[in-house]
Amino acid sequence: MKTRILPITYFLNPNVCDLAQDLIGKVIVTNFDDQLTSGIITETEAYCGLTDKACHAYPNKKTNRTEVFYEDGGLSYVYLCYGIHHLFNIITGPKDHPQAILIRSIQPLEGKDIQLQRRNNNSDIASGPGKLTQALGILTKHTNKPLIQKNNIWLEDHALKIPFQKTKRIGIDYAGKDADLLWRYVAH
DNA sequence: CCAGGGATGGACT
DNA sequence: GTCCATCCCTGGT
Repeated sequence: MKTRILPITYFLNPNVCDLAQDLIGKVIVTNFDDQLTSGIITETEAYCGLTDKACHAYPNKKTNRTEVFYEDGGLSYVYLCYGIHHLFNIITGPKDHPQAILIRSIQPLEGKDIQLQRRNNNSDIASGPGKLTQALGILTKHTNKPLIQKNNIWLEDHALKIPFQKTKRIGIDYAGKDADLLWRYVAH
């Protein structure tokens, strides 16, 4: 099987919804302290800062937290949700296009034993945005970093084709009609 | 400094 | 599917 590391330029695609769909079946890899773990991406959500009330950078809002949205795509954006859960996003699009893709679940691939251990032996390893970051060892300190091997988090294309469906995004009822956008992509 | 809030997860029906 | 405890971070003061 042919495997390639996704280059940073992959994330410059200005269409965040297209990119979020293309990421289904791609592989996210982390390597912290020689502990290699990876998983096949099975669920993503797209967020657009210009038009989308659910996005942290809406409406084109610039604060310390959202600064990274205005950089070139290919950076990590990790934030703490409910004071507990570290959620992993990829900033996408060219500079000054505030867009991001939330990775919501993975199917563990490499280092499954390590992932299980990080999840305190909970067998439900990575079916949720907070669970997969725990399984992969991703913390808020890993935010604002280019997604390359040197920084211990990167993405690969394993030439997998996985069918998916489009649904409403989760947990954003406050976003009004934007909560109805079909910007969540879930592998069958 | 501090009030407000949240891109969850687990328990439950 | 619904309910709600959770607790750190954010950003405005």
